[in-house]
Amino acid sequence: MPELPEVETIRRDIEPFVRNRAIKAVGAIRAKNVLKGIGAKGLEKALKGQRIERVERRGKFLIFKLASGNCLIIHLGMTGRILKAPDRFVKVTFNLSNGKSFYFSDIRMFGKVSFSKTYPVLKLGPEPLADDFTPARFKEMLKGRGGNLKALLLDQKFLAGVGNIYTSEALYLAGISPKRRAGSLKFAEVIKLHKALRKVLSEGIKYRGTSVSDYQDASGRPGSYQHRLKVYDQAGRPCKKCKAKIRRIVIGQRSTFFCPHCQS
DNA sequence: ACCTAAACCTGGGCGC
DNA sequence: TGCGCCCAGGTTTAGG
Repeated sequence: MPELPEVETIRRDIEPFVRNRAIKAVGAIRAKNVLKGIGAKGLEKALKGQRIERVERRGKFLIFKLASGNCLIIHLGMTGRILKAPDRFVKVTFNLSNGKSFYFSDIRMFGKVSFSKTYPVLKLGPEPLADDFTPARFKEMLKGRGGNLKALLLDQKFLAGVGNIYTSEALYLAGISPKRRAGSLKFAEVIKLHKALRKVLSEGIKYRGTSVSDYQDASGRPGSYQHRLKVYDQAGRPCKKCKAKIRRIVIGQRSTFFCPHCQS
């Protein structure tokens, strides 16, 4: 479910709720698949009494930085949520020193909760919205890559945080076919794609994420970017620019949407 | 490097 | 109502 804009929305929601609160207790319900490298008891022991200093995001990861330097790391997988009030899919409960709690909820249990004594070293590509992700750098990254462009954009080691919705949207905005070889882009196309990626991700954040099925913010509310999608989940609908039918194909086992007329 | 398929899971929607 | 199938914002692993 959640890509960079959804995770960032959640980060912004939850940080003021947890900042400078200590974790008083941790509860787990059928959370075995979700707790990575640590049991429920171990997690509670590791976190108990620790004050949350800030919440950061790196790619699709949330990093709860504790005053001790330890970190609570959460990846939301496909259906993970961070909530200020529980729903029926809660897997881990975090009780705070002010009497409030926040919750990790996950229907499909592809999400992961883990603990690290130090700030985690995540094997991720650049942050697409950071200043150091420049068109020149993007060009270098793409150079010599013979594989499929869309599949590469989804590779978190290549670029962090971009997922299946925003990839299709960015390629549409840039007028580039998802079927292209990554290394075949002309510099003008690299610039267009760079700009498009930043635009769709920024707008995704602005509209608080895309809720096509399970995504909710920390208050349990949907985002609104689903109303602004141009191609994702729009198969058969007319292209906004040329009226051609939006097509769905599969690339790397993932649904891919594009306009066969506007994208080449 | 690059590609494919399968696996990890649950739930919702749809056709019959 | 119910069953069976297909689909899903992600990632990893195995094998070619």
